[in-house]
Amino acid sequence: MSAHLPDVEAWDLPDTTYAILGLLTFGERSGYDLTKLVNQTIAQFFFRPAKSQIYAELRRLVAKGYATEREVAQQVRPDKRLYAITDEGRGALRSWLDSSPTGPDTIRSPTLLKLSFGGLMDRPTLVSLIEDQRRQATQNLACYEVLDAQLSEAGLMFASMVARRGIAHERGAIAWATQVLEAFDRESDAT
Amino acid sequence: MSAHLPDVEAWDLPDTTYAILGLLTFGERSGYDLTKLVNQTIAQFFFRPAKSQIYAELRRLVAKGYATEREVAQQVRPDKRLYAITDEGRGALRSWLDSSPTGPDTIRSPTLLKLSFGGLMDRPTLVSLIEDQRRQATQNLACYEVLDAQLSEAGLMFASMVARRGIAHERGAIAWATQVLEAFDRESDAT
DNA sequence: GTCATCATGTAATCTGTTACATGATTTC
DNA sequence: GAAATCATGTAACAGATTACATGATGAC
Repeated sequence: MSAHLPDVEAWDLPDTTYAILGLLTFGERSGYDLTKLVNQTIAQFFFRPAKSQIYAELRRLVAKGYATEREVAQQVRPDKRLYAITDEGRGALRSWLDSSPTGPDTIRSPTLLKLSFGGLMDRPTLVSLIEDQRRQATQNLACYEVLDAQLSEAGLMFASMVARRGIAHERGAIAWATQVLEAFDRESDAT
Repeated sequence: MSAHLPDVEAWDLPDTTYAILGLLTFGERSGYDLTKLVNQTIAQFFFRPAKSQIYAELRRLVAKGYATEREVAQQVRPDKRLYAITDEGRGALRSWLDSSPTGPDTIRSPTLLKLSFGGLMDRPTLVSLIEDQRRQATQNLACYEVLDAQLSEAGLMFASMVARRGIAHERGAIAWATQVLEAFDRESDAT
C-alpha cells in the first residue's frame, strides 16, 4: 500500500551536501566556482570542505535528482560541468532547513587538547601555547569585524549574523586566554 | 650518508593519536578503559573519538613503538589487551606538546550553516532554530559550571581551565543568540 | 624564461562513524 | 525471564584531506 507516496526518505544526508545545495540556489555553478565560493563566503569560517569533496557532493546531488549537470566545452579553459539545482533539490533543501532538531555544534581545539596535558609541559611552553591562542583569536576577531561591517552595509543580514557569531567566539577565546594567563601569573608569584 | 641518524620523522600524527598517548601517561589501560576515560574526562566536550578509532590508534601506537601491548587472559570477562606508554612514546608526546604552531580551532555548526540560508526559511522556523541553539547552550553552560566547580575543588587545574573555555564558549553562544533574536523582534516590529 | 595563479578536475589515502558480535551480570 | 549494562573488541562504510594532473596566462 501507499506505493504512490513520494518517497519520504533521506533528508538525512550530511550537512556538507546541503551546504553545496544551498550554494546552488544562487545559480548554476561549476565545481570550481563553488570551491571559490565556499572559500570566500563566511562559510569559510565554520565550514570549509575540500574541493574534491565538493565534486563528490555534486555527483551525489545529481544522483539524487537534486541537481542537473551539463557539460560546457571551452576552448581556452578546460571544459567544465555546470550544476543547477532542481525543484526536487529545492524541496530537499527546504525540508532540511525546516527539520529539527539541528545537530549540536562541535569544536576541535588542538590547544585545549594540549592544555589537558598541561601537567607534562613546562611553564614557558604552556604560556606561549595560550598566548598563541590569544594572538590568533585577536587576528580572527579583526577579520570578523571588518567582514561584519561589509556584510551589514551590503544588507546581507544572515551572513552578518554568522559573522557576529564569529565575533562572539573570538571574544570568548580572548577573555578566556587572558584569564588563564593571569592564573599562571598568580601561580608564579605565589612561588 | 647520515644513515645512523635517528629518523627525524613523524610527530605529524593526527591529534587523536596524541590524545590517546596522553591518556596512557596515567597508566596501563585497555581499549575499553580508554573509551570510558575519554567519555568521562573533559576531553569529552571538545573531542570524542569513537571507540573503534581508539582501538585503531592503539594499534598504531604499538606499530610506532610508542606503546607496548600485552594480552591478559580473564575467566569471567573477555580477554583483554593492556597498553602501556614507552619512553619513545613519552618523547613523542612531549615533542608534540612542545611543538608549535598548534593547529587552529575548528567549529562545525549546523545551526550557523542553516542560518546562512536563512533567506530561504520562514520566520518562525528561523526563530526556533536560534532558540534551540540558545537552549542548548544554556544547558551546556550549566554542565560546564558544575564540572568546573568539581575540577577546581579536586585541584585539577588544567581540566578546570578547559572547562572554563567551555563556559566562555557557551556564554558567547547565549549572548549571540539573544542578540539575533532581538534583531528578529525589531524587524517584526518594523513591519 | 621561471614561477605563481587561474581553471578544471581525479585518485589515493586516511580519519572517523555506525553497525555487528558475544557472553556474563545485574535490574525490574 | 526480558531488558539493560558491563566488558571486550572487529568489520564495513562514509566522510574528508592530500596529493596528483594538465595546460594557459600573467607577473617579475
